[in-house]
Amino acid sequence: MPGPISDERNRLDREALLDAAERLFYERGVQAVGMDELRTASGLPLKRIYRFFPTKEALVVAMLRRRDQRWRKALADHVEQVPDPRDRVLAIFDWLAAWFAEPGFRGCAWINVFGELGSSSDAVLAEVRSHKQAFHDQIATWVHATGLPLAEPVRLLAEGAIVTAGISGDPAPANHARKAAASLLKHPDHQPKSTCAHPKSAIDSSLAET
Amino acid sequence: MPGPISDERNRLDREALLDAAERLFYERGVQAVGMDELRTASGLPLKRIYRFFPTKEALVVAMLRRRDQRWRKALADHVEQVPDPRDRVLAIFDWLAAWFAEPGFRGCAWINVFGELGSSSDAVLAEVRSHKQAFHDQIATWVHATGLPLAEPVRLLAEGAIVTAGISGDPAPANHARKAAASLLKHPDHQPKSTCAHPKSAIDSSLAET
DNA sequence: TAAGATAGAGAACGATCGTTCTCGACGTCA
DNA sequence: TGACGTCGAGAACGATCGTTCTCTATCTTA
Repeated sequence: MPGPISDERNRLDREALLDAAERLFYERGVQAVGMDELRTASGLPLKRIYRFFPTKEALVVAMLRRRDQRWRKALADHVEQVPDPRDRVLAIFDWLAAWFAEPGFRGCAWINVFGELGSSSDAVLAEVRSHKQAFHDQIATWVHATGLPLAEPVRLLAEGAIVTAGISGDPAPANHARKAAASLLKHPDHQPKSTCAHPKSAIDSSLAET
Repeated sequence: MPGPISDERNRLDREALLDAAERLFYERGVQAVGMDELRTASGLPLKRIYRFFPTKEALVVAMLRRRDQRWRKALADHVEQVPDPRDRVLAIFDWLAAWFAEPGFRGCAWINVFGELGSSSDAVLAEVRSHKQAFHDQIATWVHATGLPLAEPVRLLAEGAIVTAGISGDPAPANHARKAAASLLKHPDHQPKSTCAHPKSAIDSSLAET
């Protein structure tokens, strides 16, 4: 059935290619998966793969960008259905706990690809930084709604939990991070009204960020 | 000057090889550095390299193991000269800040190598897990000296700071993590004697670990 | 001094990589 | 109907990888 390929089929095939790339690259690493294996997994001829993406590097960047959109949307959908601002921040760690427990979980795709290509591909490095910045901004938005200057601690606890769970294969860091975040959110220095007066009851400026 | 090579020279050459491997692998990644480049950098013939280590994988593992010893000793030397238990925990983050500011800093060597080889080399994966476990145990020892159940939060803040500083290239996460750790250590729930009585002044068991 | 062993330098090997090219098959349109 | 264009399948290409082998030169030892 030669002849021009419809836009609709191009769209579907491109998605299927990105699906295969995302799965294989995450499971085994970028450099461990060759273009031939990607051809087999996607069912697309090499010629069409190279029409979609001129190089493997471009395919990696596109895969990361699409995963970023899906990943952060799934996180936001879970977190933003929680009404209370402080519980909303804690919901980040509930979502992480569910992610860590998924079969095949192998840590953060962006951290992993940074280890592989961060020093040899500027385009991949930029995509990793872009994702981490967007993740940070998302967290900062939710944390600022609590009125507490805890965006950086929450971000670092989340990153630490992701990397530790990924390497150890144990989802427990999500709960540890959640409890630490809860403790920070309940810190009396951050409570609007304390049941008794402390010598320094004002907002502790030692936690101010930037 | 053929003839048998002295044990002393074998020792020195082996160290020089590991030096070159550690530097190149950290700078550019394991898979991006070939054995030929290692030969050039170390000045050793390929034959002797393969006498020291039968495969590249064995060389990577040996490099990681030696780096683990050096890295954790440098951390311990800095931290354990601080007498006060709480300040000692905070000194972890001071050491991290100095590390992040070093020229050529590119994140955690073990996290990076996990992204590259974690799914394809069991030996490397075991070495990465061993290092992370040892790092955790070291932190737990120092934190337990404070009497506070904060080993997991401190570990996650440290890991989060390392990975965030590595990707962003900005050493600031060390200070953010330090302030968060200081806040947890000063949490009134953890103070032996408070200046006033809280409804729940007992040690907050919600922070208990494991 | 002659024989044997081991060193170093680098060529060679087989495999695999990302990428491009060949080629027969089948649509579209004058 | 016949020339043209685009398709899929996979061979081919040049580079590079980890690893092994060849060959010569020098040391040690009887």
